[in-house]
Amino acid sequence: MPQTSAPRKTLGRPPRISREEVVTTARRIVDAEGVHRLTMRRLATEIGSTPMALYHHVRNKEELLVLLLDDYAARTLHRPELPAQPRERVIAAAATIHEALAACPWIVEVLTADDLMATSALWFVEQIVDGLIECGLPSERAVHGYRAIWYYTAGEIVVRATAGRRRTDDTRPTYREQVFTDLDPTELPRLAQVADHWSSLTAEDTYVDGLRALVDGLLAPR
Amino acid sequence: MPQTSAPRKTLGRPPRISREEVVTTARRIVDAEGVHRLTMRRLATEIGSTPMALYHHVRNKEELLVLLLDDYAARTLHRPELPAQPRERVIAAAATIHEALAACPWIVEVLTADDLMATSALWFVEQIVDGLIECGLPSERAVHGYRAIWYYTAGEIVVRATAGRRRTDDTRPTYREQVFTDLDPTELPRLAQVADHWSSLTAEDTYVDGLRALVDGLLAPR
DNA sequence: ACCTGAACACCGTTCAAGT
DNA sequence: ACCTGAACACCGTTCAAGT
Repeated sequence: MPQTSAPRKTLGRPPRISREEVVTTARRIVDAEGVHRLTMRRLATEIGSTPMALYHHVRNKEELLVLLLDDYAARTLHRPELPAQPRERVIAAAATIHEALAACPWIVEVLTADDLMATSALWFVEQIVDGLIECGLPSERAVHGYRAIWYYTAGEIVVRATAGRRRTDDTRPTYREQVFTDLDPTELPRLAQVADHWSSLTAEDTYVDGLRALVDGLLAPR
Repeated sequence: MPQTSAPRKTLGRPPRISREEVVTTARRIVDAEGVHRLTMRRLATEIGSTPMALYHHVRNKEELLVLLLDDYAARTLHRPELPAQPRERVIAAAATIHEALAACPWIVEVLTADDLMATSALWFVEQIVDGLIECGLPSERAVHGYRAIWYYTAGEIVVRATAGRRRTDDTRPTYREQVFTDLDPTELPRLAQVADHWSSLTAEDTYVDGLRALVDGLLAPR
């Protein structure tokens, strides 16, 4: 009988850096200076190695970003007590995902670089689909409903992150502000009417209100 | 009396390229090869000039992208006949914007690089806000309603564009496919139940269905 | 006023070689 | 097996000078 469970004989030189170290260091850079400062070269220097060493631990930069998202979700997306009432469970599950994403502005780059399907987020997807089914939707409509909720949520994150990015580095009026001051009230009367309040209205966080409306609409008969 | 409307004496050498030519050439590159192939250097070569000449006509690359979006909206976003019934007008206006964006996959880069407020899109915003007000919403809630619709629409575009980008260059299973085959049916029963249909369900275009649900929910009493 | 050339300070990734 | 050095083929933008 050949010897079993012998430690696999590892040929060649032993690893000096690990995939985990790569991801952890990448996270530190992103948290401290933003995702745009994460480059393979910078990461290599930070880790005390060369750019090419990284490619033995991650396939390329895109994979690194996905790993980063997974890592972030696993650390911060904890399962809360959800309401028993199914409609409220849908709301709460979506709001929890939304909250985690909103606290993580660099996520937008990854959202648009891969579909968001971190393993740790699946439980929330389950809760949403299940809640919609319990409310009486057939399973296909529940999946479509989940998609609509995801579109709404991802859109809110992307639009807000973008608006936030603009504000920091520039004092001149944004394109939108310019557009609103140049508004022709005979052609666009409603917009002219609300122009003064537009900025403060859009600054309000109405994510959950919109979410409730969407879920109500999804669950309404017909 | 000093002479009026004399052509302003233009000192220095006459321009050889115009802002319009810059934008038009940029559009040609983007349409033909995608937004990731649009670089200042490439654009300069295409236009028969040097990178730095461009900076006399656009402030920087980001401004160029915004100009490109404006140009696209002005050319393709024509005002359709909208239904008289206000709720249907809201739906139709949002669906028209959505259609224009969906036909233009490079838009995602710009969506996440600046807020979308092309002048030619304002008329649609007006229609949506006005429709919601006519349906009985106070103007603040109408603005919030428009925001929710915009989140949903932008999210749909971003998520779909991303999913589409994945498929072209790679034959190995996506991360999502992997996740769904590895699903534990005791932990995530609903997802396991729909796992086989997930891909085809998400491939369906349910934008308008979700939009109707959202608008219904926004207009429902309470 | 407009355009050019050279330079600055970077990128992600491949390839061939070293240990 | 893992890591290194050098190179490839690029970026956006600034600066100083030319016409």
